[in-house]
Amino acid sequence: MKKKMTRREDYLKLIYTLSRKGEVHGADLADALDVKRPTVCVYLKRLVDVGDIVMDEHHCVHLTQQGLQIAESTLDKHGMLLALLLDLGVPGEVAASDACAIEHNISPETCYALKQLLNERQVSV
Amino acid sequence: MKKKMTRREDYLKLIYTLSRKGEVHGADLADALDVKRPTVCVYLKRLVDVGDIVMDEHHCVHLTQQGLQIAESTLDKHGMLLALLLDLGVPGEVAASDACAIEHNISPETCYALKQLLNERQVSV
DNA sequence: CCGCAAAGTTAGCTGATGCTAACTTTAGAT
DNA sequence: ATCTAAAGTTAGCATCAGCTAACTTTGCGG
Repeated sequence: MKKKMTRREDYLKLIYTLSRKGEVHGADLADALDVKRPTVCVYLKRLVDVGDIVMDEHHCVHLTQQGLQIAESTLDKHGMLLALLLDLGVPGEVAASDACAIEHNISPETCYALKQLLNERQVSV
Repeated sequence: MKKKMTRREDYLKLIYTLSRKGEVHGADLADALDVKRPTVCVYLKRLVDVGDIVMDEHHCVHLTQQGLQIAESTLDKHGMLLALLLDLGVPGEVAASDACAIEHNISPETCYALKQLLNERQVSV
């Protein structure tokens, strides 16, 4: 009966990215994810509960080791998919959105196979 | 404010497939989708509402033109993805489940690009 | 014809993710 | 130091897709 948390990777990926540019607040996440502040607020509590993030005394969001690991692996998949789709000629905007849609649902096997493919194409082209 | 209906393509695809083998009843769908009969019953009503299916006097499910079109295009995407993943060396079970997960979320552009890729590989290998 | 099992349905619940309205808290400008 | 606007939070609601329990309907064997 584990919970779904389908947006988990989206939040963590975004927190990771925004962290590189400065402090991360709920309002930033709401903007970027195109949801309202209360939605973010509630979701962040769940991320704290599952141990993906911690909130500091100024309400800034920080990834834990666990959250960081998930964020990096998601970004890794995303980058691979994006590169592959772009290489196949899919337009940038569409490729980015498709990469996002696909990245949460692929098995390690498929991920590996696609990486192999990308490598082949990058040397061969 | 359009509704999500995230399982729509799954139902239609399955109804299409089962139709080739005989009459399609709710209980068959429940078995195949691994959900309970009440879940199917409620969902079928929505599919009737949106015009994807009709129910005959014996509770048999039939695709409308619209439902048929969606089912065929989903199966088409599924077949393409499955063939590609298998060709890339992803094990059968995993490839099938990944194809299912991906097929609902890819743009026509990506779909086209992947078809091209599959064609290339099928002649080249 | 009748009864019973299988199938269909209804009601009412859960959990995930979203919303708005209406707070409280915080931090920056004056 | 204060006041105000932005940010955070809480409460209450909606929708989707699932569940169980408890019906009703159906259709088939005898």
